[in-house]
Amino acid sequence: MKIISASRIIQMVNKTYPELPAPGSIKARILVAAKAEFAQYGFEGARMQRVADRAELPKPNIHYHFKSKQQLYLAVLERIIESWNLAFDQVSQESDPAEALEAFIRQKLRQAQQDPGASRLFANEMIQGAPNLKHYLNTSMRAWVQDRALVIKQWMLAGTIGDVDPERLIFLIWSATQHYADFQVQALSLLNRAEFDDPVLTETADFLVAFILRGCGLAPRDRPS
Amino acid sequence: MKIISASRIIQMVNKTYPELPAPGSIKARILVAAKAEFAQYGFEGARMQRVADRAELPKPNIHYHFKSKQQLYLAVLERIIESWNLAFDQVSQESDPAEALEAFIRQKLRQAQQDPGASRLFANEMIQGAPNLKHYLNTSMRAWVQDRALVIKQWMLAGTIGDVDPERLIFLIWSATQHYADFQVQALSLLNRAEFDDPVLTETADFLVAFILRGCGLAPRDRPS
DNA sequence: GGCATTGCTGACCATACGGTCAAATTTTTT
DNA sequence: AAAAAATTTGACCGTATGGTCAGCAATGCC
Repeated sequence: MKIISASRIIQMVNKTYPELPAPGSIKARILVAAKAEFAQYGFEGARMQRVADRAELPKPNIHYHFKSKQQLYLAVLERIIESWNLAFDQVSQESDPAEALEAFIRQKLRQAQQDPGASRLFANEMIQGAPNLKHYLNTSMRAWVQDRALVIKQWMLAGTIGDVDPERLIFLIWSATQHYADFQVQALSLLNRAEFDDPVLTETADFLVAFILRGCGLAPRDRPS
Repeated sequence: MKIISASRIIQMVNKTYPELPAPGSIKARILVAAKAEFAQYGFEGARMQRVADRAELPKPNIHYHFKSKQQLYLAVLERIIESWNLAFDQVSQESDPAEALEAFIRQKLRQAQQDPGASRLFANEMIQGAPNLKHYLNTSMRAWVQDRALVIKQWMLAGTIGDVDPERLIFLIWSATQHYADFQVQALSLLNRAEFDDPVLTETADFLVAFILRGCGLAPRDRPS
């Protein structure tokens, strides 16, 4: 019998798939520009004129596709939430903890490198007290975390992982990885690196995987060929 | 012979002590209000009128004490930087690694609880690309990190700590602790707690200390009486 | 072609923004 | 007590903000 996890069900029920505009379309260009603008300045600090400039469009064109700043912001936010924790979604009791955690860490870090704007926008929303995501936090996201925490607890009971607070382990992985998106200037400056390129990504991922697995009482896993 | 660390010297040379206004004075009230406003909305999103409202003062009064929004922002920022990493400042080769790291983690977390605004304001500045702190990052902060990293490397050579990238260890401690200030709504919601009170602080600190010490290859230290 | 629907944009609007200033008030100095 | 200095504030200014709208251009469809 196929077991559908609580988080899967909630996802299926809740998700009102925002239809993706064709990449390269005007709408897509606006969303890209808006993500960058909102990520850098937050909702209040963002300027519709700057969004227009980034998208190289006249300002009223933005308002033709999105009727207000608020609606544009929500459209961007919605698309970010979807892909947030993908690599930890399908993990179950039967998964290998070390493998699952490693995949999760590496995916989050790759996201931080490839789309730091998404992480920064989310960070801005949280810093402001999540005015647009309070409901999401208290419903689907909480369910997701409790569901994932349950899997980790099952690992603990099975003895395949050490004794750690599952929720706080998830927070630590989030913060440690998103740090390289949100605080990129700081990290690069202090590491004396020019950009967040693949070498930096690999070094960081290797460090985080080794460190966090050790923190979970797991020896860095051998890679069988 | 008393050894003065490089970071101490840099501190002594660099610090142009911003004279603290008497607590309760108008200037202090404005700074408190401004910190909250800038922390929540970032520089561009902050409104001078809201700063005035928070401080319960007419707006021109703000401009009498700080001639521009920019100068007010810098005044707030300056005061935050000072107390940033206090608990790890005095650590040396001779310090006990577990003790030093634990103290550092607990101090950062206490700061996150008692003054989340400071952390959020700093986060906003970094997310925006550190327009006002680029120089600081590339000089005194980099020197501080390299200096602290050196101590950690000496611990590694002495075998009193496992093999970890020192800079990235510092980043992980920063991010894992500041997370509870910057993402407070999220953490509280997902932990199903109403506020960041002392029980939450203690549980979190205990988790982080145990986890990070294990990550460093250190058994959770015994507390000799 | 004809014509309707969709997409685009220059010009504009009311309001809110950071900042100023002169006059009034309080505090300090002599 | 008088003069000087520092502080406070209501009224105001030029500009930038989010948003609108009438009209123009492109596209789709018969």
